[in-house]
Amino acid sequence: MNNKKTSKTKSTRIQEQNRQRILEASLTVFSRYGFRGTRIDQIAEVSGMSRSNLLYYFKRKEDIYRAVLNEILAEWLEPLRAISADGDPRIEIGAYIRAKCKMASSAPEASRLFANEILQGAPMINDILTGPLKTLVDEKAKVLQNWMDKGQIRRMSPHHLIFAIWATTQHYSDFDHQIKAILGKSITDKEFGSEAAHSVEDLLLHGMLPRHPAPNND
Amino acid sequence: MNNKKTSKTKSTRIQEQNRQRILEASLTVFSRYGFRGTRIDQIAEVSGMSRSNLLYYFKRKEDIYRAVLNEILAEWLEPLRAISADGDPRIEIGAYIRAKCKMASSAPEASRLFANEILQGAPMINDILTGPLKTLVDEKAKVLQNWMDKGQIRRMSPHHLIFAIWATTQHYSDFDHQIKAILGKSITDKEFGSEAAHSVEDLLLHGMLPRHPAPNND
DNA sequence: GCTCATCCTGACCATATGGTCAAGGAAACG
DNA sequence: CGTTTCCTTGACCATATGGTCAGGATGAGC
Repeated sequence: MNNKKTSKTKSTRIQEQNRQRILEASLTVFSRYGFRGTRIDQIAEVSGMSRSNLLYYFKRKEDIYRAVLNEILAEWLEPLRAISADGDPRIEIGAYIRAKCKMASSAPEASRLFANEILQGAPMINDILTGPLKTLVDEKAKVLQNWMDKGQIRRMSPHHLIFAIWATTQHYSDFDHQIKAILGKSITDKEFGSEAAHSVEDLLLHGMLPRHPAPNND
Repeated sequence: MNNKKTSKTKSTRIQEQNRQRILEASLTVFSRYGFRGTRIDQIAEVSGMSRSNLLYYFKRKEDIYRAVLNEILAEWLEPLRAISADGDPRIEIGAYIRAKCKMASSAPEASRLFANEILQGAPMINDILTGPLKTLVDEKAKVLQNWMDKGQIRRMSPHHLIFAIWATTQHYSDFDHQIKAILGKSITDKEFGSEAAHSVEDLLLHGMLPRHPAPNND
């Protein structure tokens, strides 16, 4: 009675496992073809599951899409959130860049899914972009601004600086195919991953640090 | 008899005009939803043309896609091609960045179409990526390398430098929607366009120029 | 081994979608 | 005006696709 469907607390092992399998397959397919370009059959095939069974776990294609999107959104923003106003900008921003590069390397599909969603006009997550994301970005922009005011990093538009970091790091996952065509190396390749990370960090940090070392101690 | 269909030399005004109308509409739709996510009906609607008529001009969806893709590819690479080994790196690279920003601002859909194609694994243009594009990029990488050897710009991976330029500039068109959500401004907005261009150029040039002005004359 | 809830399947359906075709209309051209 | 070519359309078709459903299989608790 009371355990009929009070809530989804009782998830069978099978349920847990199959949902996960579906979400993983979905990430692969959605990240490549976007929401509209993805066919349920593909997800079923990749997840090694009959389509009927897949639809037993997620009633609608959109449900799968939202589930996988939500799953990655939180962790996607975590590194930015971690930037501390009290830290040294070199350290903080360096760590942020490295974290983003690592994500691009270890979870390129998540990045691509996000890119696809934005390209399509962010129909599912527009409220998140204009809400929590904007809030977070504005907040961190203030942190950057503060560092600029103190002369610790060069004066520039903090928002554009954040965009530049996003752009350069995510480029390696989103355009992995292009880079593979040109260099024959993929961001998922461990060595190339750290090479890219180093390169991006070097270029951006050098670009944002003052020519004359910041007039503070350290 | 002999003019039956010797070649497509004789394109009627109507033909010319309608093909153009279709290509424009296609760019809009394909850039948003990618090849698979795009429905012919959408293109027909956007181009204000019946679907049957549209299919009179392009027999297959893929034909439209390839046509519009080819149309943008050449001009997309032109700015990179224009980088001259004989020029001053500051001038050359600065001009390149500005050109890319201008394209992001004036033709964001082209950029997004390209992004979509890459995301989907570049099924239609892989040969171009591994062929002409790779050749061009490698060539320009050598130019950059040369500037580095002469101490005119900092020593770093030339390929990664090119990627960084691509990433930062195209980010404004590809992620226009996200930026709009955060800043309320679009790259298509004239003022914001030049603001972004200035910001990118400043950050990247500063990042790649040596701290101590190049030890050459000029 | 029995029972019940969960899990899985194949058949089925409505609609969407890419694409064809024959025939009516509009231009071009004499 | 007549005719020939080009342009446009709506009807039509095969298949793809998202989604439903009843019933069988399987596993968990007894």
